[in-house]
Amino acid sequence: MDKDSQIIEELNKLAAGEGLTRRNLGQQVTDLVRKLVVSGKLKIGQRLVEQRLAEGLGISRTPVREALHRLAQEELLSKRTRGGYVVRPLTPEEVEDAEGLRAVLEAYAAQRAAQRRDPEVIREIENNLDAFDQALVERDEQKLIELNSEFHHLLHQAAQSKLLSRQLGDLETTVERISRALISNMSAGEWSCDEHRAILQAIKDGDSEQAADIAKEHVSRGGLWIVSRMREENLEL
Amino acid sequence: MDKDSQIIEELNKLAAGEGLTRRNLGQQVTDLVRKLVVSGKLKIGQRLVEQRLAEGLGISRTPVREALHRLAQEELLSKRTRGGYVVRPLTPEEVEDAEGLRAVLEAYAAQRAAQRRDPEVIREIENNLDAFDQALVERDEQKLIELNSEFHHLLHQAAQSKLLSRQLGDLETTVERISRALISNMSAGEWSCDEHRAILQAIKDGDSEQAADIAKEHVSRGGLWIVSRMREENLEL
DNA sequence: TCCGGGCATATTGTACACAAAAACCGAAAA
DNA sequence: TTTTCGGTTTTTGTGTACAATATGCCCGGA
Repeated sequence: MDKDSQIIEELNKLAAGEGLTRRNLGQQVTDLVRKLVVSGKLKIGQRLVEQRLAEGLGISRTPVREALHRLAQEELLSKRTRGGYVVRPLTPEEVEDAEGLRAVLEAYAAQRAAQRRDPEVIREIENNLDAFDQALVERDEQKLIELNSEFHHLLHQAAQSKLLSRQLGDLETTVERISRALISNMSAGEWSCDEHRAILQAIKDGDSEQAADIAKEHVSRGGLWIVSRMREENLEL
Repeated sequence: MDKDSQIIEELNKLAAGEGLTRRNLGQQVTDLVRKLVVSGKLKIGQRLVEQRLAEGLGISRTPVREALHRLAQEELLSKRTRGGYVVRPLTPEEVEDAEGLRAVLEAYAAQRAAQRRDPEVIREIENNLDAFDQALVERDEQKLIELNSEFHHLLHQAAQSKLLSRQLGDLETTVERISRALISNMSAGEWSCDEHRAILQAIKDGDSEQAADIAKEHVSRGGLWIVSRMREENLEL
């Protein structure tokens, strides 16, 4: 198949670039493929077959098999009945589901962060927001995306709950797949860190309820925006 | 080693009992080992080595390897630096963490259930509670445990969120490992389904906030009980 | 022309063998 | 007696071959 060949070429290049070492190949392949899916280089519905990937990467089926299994468990891929895996499509309903749950979890994270009120963390978040303001002035979209992501990561860390971080991380791959595709449509003017600042303020005040409420509202708003965009454009990505 | 031999014997018996079929061995082994860990038949710190398990089950290393990888990802097992896996110990801190998160998620589940107010689901929950009452009269502890678990499952289903069910499921294996060990210490008199009834009532009323509050309180109370018991008994299980 | 059965093929599942890395044990020397 | 070095053993990582299964296609018959 033509399409497959292209993918294999792509993988070959990337494999060379990544410089796979001979240990922990399974993990490396997992990370590589996950990155390709999240970044959109592997498109929805793209078929993945153990043998072909293995050939493309110049390794044997064993580590590839391991990687595909893991990614299927993460629901990034799904098994096709007639062999092979496909990059799993996301419906607006699923994204809505994910964003709803994420709102709850982020609220919990904010609540815990406010209860802890760790000065070190607060300082880091402040730095993040300052950088955000600057990127806003500079209209540096790439940086905005990055800093937005960083803000949420800091919040997760601040909550000091391994399980919470883990579950938010799981949701993140889903959300990121989506937002990568849509967020570039967003005019730079729509960005704002007012809500981020409000969350930080609540954390500083140790007002955990307030922090949770704002965080939940913030994520919900973003989620609604993304879902409505998906529906508008009748998109499955 | 003596201990290992015992385990292998055990596995051999179970394998015979389960009657492993020759397809999907990886999945079957995963489920088998998970069951053994959750039910406590494999004790904390028990070492698991691919080769030995494979021999014990009369299969090759490949499916065993797959299973152990999966279970390690679920954090039921952890890799030892010097080879082999061990059944991961749970500290009171981790259980506290898990229960805190579960409280949040169960609250969200209750909230969504109340928003949906599906009459079919309500009926099923009512049946569950009636059965609970009866088991209470009969002092049937095993049944109480089972029905309690069922109640929560019904609630998860009622929320109609695949992701939520999944994340609650992940937490459940952790929680179940603990509660199995402690819950038998609980005098039958301590059981009650008053809170369950209150949750159901809120769902019937469509009062999602109320449902969430009660559910959260309910789970938190249970979590605190378990954690304090663990600390009292200086237990790692 | 349409339907059914059998064969070819594509793909995963399983077993096994070899290699590499890390830990353990013992011996020898300081 | 202690420490270090080297060999041995244990265990996972990887490659490869074979088996089983499901699917799709082709051919023959109605």
